[in-house]
Amino acid sequence: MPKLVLIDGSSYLYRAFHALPPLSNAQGEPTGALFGVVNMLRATLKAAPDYLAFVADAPGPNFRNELYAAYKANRPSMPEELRAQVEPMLAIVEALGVPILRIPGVEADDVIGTLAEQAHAQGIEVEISTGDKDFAQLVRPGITLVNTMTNTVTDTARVIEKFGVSPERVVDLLALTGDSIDNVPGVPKCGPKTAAKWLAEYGSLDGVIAHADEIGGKIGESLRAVLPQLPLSRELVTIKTDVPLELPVTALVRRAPDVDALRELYTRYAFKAALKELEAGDTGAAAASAPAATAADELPATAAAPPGRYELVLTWEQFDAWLDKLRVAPLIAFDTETTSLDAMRAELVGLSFAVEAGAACYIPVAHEHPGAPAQLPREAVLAALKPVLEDPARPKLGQHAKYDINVLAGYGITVRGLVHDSMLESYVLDPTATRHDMDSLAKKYLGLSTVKYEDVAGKGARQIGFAQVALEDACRYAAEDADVTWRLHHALWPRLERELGLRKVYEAIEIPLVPVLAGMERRGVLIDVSSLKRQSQELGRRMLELERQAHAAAGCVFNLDSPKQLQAVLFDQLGLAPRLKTPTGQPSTNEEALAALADQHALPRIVLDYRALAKLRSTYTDKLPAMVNPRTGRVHTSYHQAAVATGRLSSSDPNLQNIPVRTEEGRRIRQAFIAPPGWRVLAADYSQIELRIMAHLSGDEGLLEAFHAGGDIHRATAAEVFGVEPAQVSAEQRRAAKAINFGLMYGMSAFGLARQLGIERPEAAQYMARYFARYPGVHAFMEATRERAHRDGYVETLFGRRLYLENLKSRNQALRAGAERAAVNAPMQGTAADIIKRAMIAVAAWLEDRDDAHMLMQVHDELVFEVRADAVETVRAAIVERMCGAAQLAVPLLVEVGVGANWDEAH
DNA sequence: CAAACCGACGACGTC
DNA sequence: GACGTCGTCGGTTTGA
Repeated sequence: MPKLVLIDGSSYLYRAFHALPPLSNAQGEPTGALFGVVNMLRATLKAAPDYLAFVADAPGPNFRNELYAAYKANRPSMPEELRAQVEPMLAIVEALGVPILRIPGVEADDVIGTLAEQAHAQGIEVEISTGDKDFAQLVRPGITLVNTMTNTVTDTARVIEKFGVSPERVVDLLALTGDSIDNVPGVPKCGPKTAAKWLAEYGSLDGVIAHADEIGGKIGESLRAVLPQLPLSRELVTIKTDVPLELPVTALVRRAPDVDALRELYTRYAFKAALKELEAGDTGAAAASAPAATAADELPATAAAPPGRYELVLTWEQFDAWLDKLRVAPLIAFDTETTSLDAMRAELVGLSFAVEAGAACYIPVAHEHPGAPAQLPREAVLAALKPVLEDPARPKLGQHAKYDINVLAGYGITVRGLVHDSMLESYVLDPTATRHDMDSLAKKYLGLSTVKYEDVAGKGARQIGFAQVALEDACRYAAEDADVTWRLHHALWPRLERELGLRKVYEAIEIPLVPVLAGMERRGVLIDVSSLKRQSQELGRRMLELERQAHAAAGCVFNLDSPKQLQAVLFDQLGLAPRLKTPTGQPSTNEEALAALADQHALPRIVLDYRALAKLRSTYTDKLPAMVNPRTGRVHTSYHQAAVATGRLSSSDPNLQNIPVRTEEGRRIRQAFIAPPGWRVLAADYSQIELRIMAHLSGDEGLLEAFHAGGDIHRATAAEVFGVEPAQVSAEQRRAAKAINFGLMYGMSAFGLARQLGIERPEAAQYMARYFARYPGVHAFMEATRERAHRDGYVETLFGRRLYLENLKSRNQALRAGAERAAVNAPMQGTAADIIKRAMIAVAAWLEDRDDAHMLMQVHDELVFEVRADAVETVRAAIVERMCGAAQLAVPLLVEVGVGANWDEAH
């Protein structure tokens, strides 16, 4: 049966653009999308279809825009780097001899739809090469979709599986769900599941419309509200199959390629593999059995390698061969597989290694599913690997290696010589990227789709532990992890290496910090469990009483924990006037809103009191005791090194960085963070570090002088701003000055300041104006930072960490203003983060061979230690010296140290 | 068909 | 401004 392949050009261009790293050629022209499309084409041509066409959108509006003015109005215009690749792409397609179709007035989709219909009618098998799910409506026996990027084929069965409806009903489903990207309106709150359910019940969209009044609930109302526009939505999503075309399908045959033109284009864009193929006389017209090229084919030389020479190591012979490789390898990628995501509770199930792209092994040591073959024993394997893992002269590489280091530490192995971590490479390259996990990075930088944990272990309640995963599956997954880590490093490192500032941040701060954080996590902190349990009971009693009062004040019983019920009681039942709205337009019941209502009714105050206690109990006094590790008797937090865009750490399970401090009840929780008998808690925090950094970065004389003089900085600021002697500053003036200083650090606006101080906005603006008049250097610095951000798209910390800013060019005023505030704030917060990280590294080095003090926690500008009572003075001096010496600024770094029986007392 | 799970939301703790 | 965590709520998925 003859075959027609229809290539959806725009779909591939967009998908390749987003899936591949932003590659460029020697001239700096962007080539990433081009590269993806070329590889796809080469793969397609190798199959030598009888007929084929490359279909792209023609410039100008099409009939859908006439039908509906807002069509695709939400779609961002094509990024410049992508636009620049359109013409070269068409040139290459042309040179390959592939027929190109661009028909004005309709979309590429409609051309494809029409050709598919015509070919199908002539008994030609049709394959639509696309990544766009909307084409599912065309599928039937003889018409299938192929996505060469994910290597998936969609036939009728797959459509039903994926959408829950047959292909003929796909347009009905799309009309119901709508498409926010193309701005096709649908039924609000109606997703694919609901739409499929309705269609199953009423047969079709017309059936659903006819029975709209039978559908209950909120969603029924939504449906009825949009009923009139549903037929239009269906028309918008329906791909046309009757576009007038001049050429018959049978005219769509490939011409002879223009080899000279191809050579020039491939050379210009540095497509080496394609060029090689061309010179070998293989222009893609060869046998259909040739293997398809993958997108990873030609990425940075070292990242490219055929997938999957993964060895499952079950014998000592195999193990010894790998051990020999590890001993001579210039770089070892390693990864561990365990029974738990919590490194402190995890048991080692296997290890994987890679020493070159594509060649990796998995050494299972504790799989125990039925029928699992004998494996090398864990203890013996670890004993053999220990010298390599602990040797600082053997360079190692991981992805989120802190986890693996902690797991191995549980078996008495101290990993040394960690020189690279692909997660941190990604983080330093772009800390604003939301994800730095391996799967995302593999997709982004390698164009690879990795085996997911869920693929081998299942998901949800039926998920099994890794020890129960069959060895072949485990090997596929685990060895790939090491392999991908290796490839990622080789894709990322060249980018990092040439940016000197970033490279220094990475090598001198982030990488050395890994073992320090690992040590703090493993050490954990001692908690007074019985005290917290008593507090829970006490809080519970008081909450019960407040709950009783609240119900009495409301005149009815309701759930105090439910903002929704509270809102109904306050604004519907009691008739109070709502003051603020939540982002979704509901009347807000947040602290500010309730405080404003407190003089009108007793209930708001009671709720506020209740909430303060409920937060403490649910988040802290109940949870912390449950997080004590039974083996160590201590609480082990996790620090996230690649989570915050400014370079700060975050912490979770538990989050130690938001333990209460402001209220008396809150401080009682800090009192439960204790030291063992004979030990003390020592807390050292940087005083006003961000303002000091502002003074340094801006060079503002007034601010520098204030810090050199010492004393109360807020009082000094108030004296300047209000033009009085420091001694004459009123409490109110100091409060205002403090709010301005605070606002400066968090990039607050006049609006935010007014809200903070409870004053009118013009007055707040006036305060800020006076502040800037007194500290002109600060103002100039902020202006200059904003300008740089606009010019470069990023700002930098003192140590060269680069922080990219989204939204700076946004047409949305609020978003843009937010980005500008972030631009000013980021260098301060980021520099502070750099400084404390440097301090941690220095302190940890000093503590390394001591057994009388341990670093336990980091809370942004504070470090917490436990110190043996007899060593307190020595340790205090050493810590202060290293913290103060972590940076040389134009103002001194001041560190305040407290010592006590618990964390609260240490302040 | 109820229980378990999931994601969005509103709220709030810290720096 | 950032972050992580809590409980609720409406929805979907799962499994007895």
